[in-house]
Amino acid sequence: MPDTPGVVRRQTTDGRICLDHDWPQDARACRTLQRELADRVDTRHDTGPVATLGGVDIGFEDGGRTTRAAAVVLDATTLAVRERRLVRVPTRMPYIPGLLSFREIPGALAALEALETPPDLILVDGHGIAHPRRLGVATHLGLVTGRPTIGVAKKRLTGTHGPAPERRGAWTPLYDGETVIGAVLRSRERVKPIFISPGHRVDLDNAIAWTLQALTRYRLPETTRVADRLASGKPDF
DNA sequence: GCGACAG
DNA sequence: ATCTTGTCGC
Repeated sequence: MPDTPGVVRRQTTDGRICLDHDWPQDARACRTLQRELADRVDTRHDTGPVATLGGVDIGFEDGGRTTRAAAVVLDATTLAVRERRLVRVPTRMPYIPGLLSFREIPGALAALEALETPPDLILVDGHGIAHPRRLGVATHLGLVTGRPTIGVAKKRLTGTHGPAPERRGAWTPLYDGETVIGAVLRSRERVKPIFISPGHRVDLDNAIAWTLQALTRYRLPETTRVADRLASGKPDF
């Protein structure tokens, strides 16, 4: 959304206009901006028809100076890969716990815009609202693009929870006090659970449902697995 | 002051 | 995230 704080329009060499960012460089200001943005998060479930699922993941090279961003599109029903895109942009921010989105969104935005067709729902590598200020990278990216997003993280950032169920597909709530901010999901038996949380325009139940839909025999959903291999430059196709 | 801390 | 050897198991 062009009117979201921190988001600005940029013109490419061929005259096209696309979204760019202009975040504060100071951590203090970034946290203030996060609290501001958190009020704009759409907590309702408002995805349109979902025919395609997107995956976004970021990797680094040159000791972190260059950011590699991958965006992929899979068929929501068959999980067949429809499109894959990889872009490189200079890294502008270091990793600071709680401020991950400011480091990764620039690349994610560039990769998404390189796609021919934007996905209907995006699964992001990282948390959604399961964040100290409710603004994880998935939520932030959803706000910036205006698209529905889900956070799929491999580790907990904040919140408390009971023991994760053993059964595949079962989950236990992730709490911030009395509020449920996500789910600790057993995506595969005998393997560490993953953390699912609403990003933007998706509620927790649907976030879990779509994650399960994108899950096969592995710990992580296919969307993030495909994006992962692309971003980390592994042997793929 | 002491731990915790997505990717 | 990245670096980085061997090892356990299907």
